[in-house]
Formats: sequence, structure tokens, C-alpha cells
Amino acid sequence: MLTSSEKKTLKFIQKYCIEKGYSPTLTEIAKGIGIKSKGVVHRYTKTLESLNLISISSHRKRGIVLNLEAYENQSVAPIIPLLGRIAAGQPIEAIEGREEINLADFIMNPDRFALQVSGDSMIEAGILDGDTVIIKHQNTAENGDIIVALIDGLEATLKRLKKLPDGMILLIPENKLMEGLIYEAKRIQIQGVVVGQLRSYQ
Amino acid sequence: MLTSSEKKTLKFIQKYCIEKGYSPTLTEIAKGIGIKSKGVVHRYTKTLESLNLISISSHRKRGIVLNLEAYENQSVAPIIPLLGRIAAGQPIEAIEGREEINLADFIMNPDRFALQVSGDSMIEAGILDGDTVIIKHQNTAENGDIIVALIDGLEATLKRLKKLPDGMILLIPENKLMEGLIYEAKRIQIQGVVVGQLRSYQ
DNA sequence: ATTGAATGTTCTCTTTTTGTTCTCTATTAT
DNA sequence: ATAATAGAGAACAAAAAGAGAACATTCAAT
Repeated sequence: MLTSSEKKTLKFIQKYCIEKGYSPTLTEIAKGIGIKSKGVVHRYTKTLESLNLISISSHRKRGIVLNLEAYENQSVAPIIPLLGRIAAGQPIEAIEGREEINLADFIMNPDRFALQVSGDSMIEAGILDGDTVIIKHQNTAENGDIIVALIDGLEATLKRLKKLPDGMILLIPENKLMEGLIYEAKRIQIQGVVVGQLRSYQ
Repeated sequence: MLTSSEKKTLKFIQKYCIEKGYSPTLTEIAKGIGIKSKGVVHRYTKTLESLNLISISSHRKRGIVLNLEAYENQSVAPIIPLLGRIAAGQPIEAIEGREEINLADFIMNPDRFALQVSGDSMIEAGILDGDTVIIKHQNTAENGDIIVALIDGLEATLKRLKKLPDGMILLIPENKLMEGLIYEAKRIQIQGVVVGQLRSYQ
């Protein structure tokens, strides 16, 4: 089990390596985690090495290598480090404050469920065939929400909602090739609202 | 059987561990359950340990570990029910076999990290401005992979990879408005491959 | 090859934080 | 009354965090 300083050290090294493509010096780590002594940092890195989380080439400058295979169940938490913002043509920019994504926050809630999307009707909203969408179960929605709607109690569909002034409901696909359809409000039953989306490339 | 204070203590520890990925100190627990004495908390944790709900590494700071049994009664894993497949114009089709998504399986792996995407260069691959991509840290990639590339050790970018026969490397944006750029292989350092993507609408 | 600055290594020391063990008091249910 | 449960808090032990000096090694400029 890592102490909190060791964890901070490891995270700093991870982030540094990703951002810069090479590893930090002890002094840089010290500065990065907010202490002054590189001797202390050396102690921390030695611990990380003994836990096989990093490898150190002795006496080499910037000789730390992340040991990527070894990050076994470090924590039970559904947490993944958020290293920064990536934009074309610029170095990776650090994000202040938020240093990790907690998937529990992202999704876990009693009234949520997942659906797998089939078809291309929401492709221009970045929801592709095969993606999974996270739905929050509710019976009402706002204009512009992407909703799961049940038409005539039978057909289910994923569309963007627009309530028309005359009380009719317009369900808009996000695909130039398709057209929105207008329904009487009573034919449409809202099953839930999309609150998240995820895709796996594996 | 647990007393109500012990139950409160256990719940706090569980929640803390899930959210933070490491265990709380006695003082943090005390504050968390609304009392002042860490000595009392120590007594509670000792009871929990004797009931095999947690393990305590003696004298270690943050040395509490949740035992598996303590997890399973609570729904603590990052699991969300997968209700089926939704396609326009059809009832929701149930998916056999897989009835829930475990986000831990989906994404969590030791060598993964997240980046927040800025810009529209991958928009036609369904990766929008503001999305989060999950990256697997590796230094090589296959043709067609979406990769994080470091150009000249300085600029980072998210592009689809194509290795040209002459040894050059083509980085392709998924956006009609942008053009791919060709680089000498030595200028490109692969930082990782996109293995997942997620978006929050909240 | 030489040299000096930068960096890694090894110490010892102090301070701070946290865990452990007590004793004491209060409340509640039986 | 008695026992079980709650809680406060003091005193101490131990771990973790940190400073910083002294020395060893590397590496790039000359």
C-alpha cells in the first residue's frame, strides 16, 4: 500500500512522462509535489521501485521508467487518472483541480441504466452504431435533450426532443439523411434522458 | 451484529475507499461520522476487524483494507444494468447473456489514463470537443488505430495512424475540413492508443 | 580528455501526522 | 441495578514527511 506522498509522486511521474515524453528529475518531482528535498523524493522513488511500479536506471539522469504492466489493482475505485487536455498542435495541457475521473460519479446512480445503440440516427451527435448510452430514468425532458422515447407504447427510439408551440412533439435524428417526425404529445412517452455515452475500441 | 455506529463507520470507510481509492485515517472517519474522538473510531474499526469486515495493518497509516465480503452485500462495484439494444423504429431488444456493464472491465486497467479532447479534429470518428478518451499507454500502434502522438517531442495530437510504405507516417484527422500530415517516423513518438471514449451530458 | 554544472545517492536529523491505549462520563434498554 | 453502547479526550508510540548536508556520478560544453 502506498502512502499518500508516494501516490502523489507516482502520479506526478506518470503525468510528466505522458506530457513530455521523458521522465522528470528528482528536483522536478520535488517541486511538482511541493517539497524541497530531492533526498526525500529519492526515498519515495525507491519505494515505488521496490513495488515494481517504476524502474530506475541507477545514476542515470531522468532514469525513471514507468512500469506499465505492474499497476495491478492499485485501488478498487473506478478511478482513472485524468492527465490533461489534448488539442491538436499543442503540448498536453494540464487540467487544474481535476486529476482523475471517477466513473462512479460519472454514471453510478440508482436510476440509471445502459442501452446499446443500433443504427446511425444520432451519428452527428457523436453517438455511433454500437455505442452505449447511459440513460437516466425520467418521464419528462427539456427541449434539446436526447431522449429515449416510446412511440405508441411500442417503438422505442433515441432522438433529440423538441416541444413545438402547438403542443406537438418533434423527434429529431442527428443525421442529415433522416428527417424529424412530428407526433401528438399523447403518442410519445419519455422513458429517459441520455446523460452519458461510452464507446470501447477494444 | 453491528451496532449503528459501527455500521456508520463501515459505510463511511466503504464510501471513502470507493471515492478516493485509499482508506481514510481515524480522524477522517471521526469527522465523517460526526464524532470527535479518534480513540472511539479505533474501537469501532477493531470491532469491524474482528468481524472480518475489514483488515488493519497495524500502525500503518491509512492501513485499513476492505474485505471482499463487505463489498458484495453492498452494490459498490461500478456496475450499471444494460437493458438492451435500442434501434429507431423498434421495441428495445433485450440482450441475452450480458445484463450489466461493469465499468471496471470496460475501462479500468493499470496502464490506462484519460485525456480530455479539445478541438474537432476527430469529429467524424464520433469524438467531439470536450469528450474524454481513454488511452492505453504503449509505444507502438497498428494502422488505423487512433493514437496520441507526440510530434518532435513537443506537440501532442490525437489522430488516426497510417504507416506509409516508404517509412513515413501519416496522421489523419477525422474531419473533412482538415488534411492529414506526413512526418518522418523519427519525429513521431506514440504515447498511447485510444481504447475507449466517454461523454457526459450532465 | 577535462571540467563544471546538474543530477542521483546516502545519510542524519527534526517535525508532523496518525495509530494505539487508556480512563472517564453519559445514555439507553432490559 | 446492570450491561451495552456512545463518546470525549489525554498520553504515548510509531510511521510518514520533510529538510538539508555531503558525496558520487553523469553529461554536455569546451
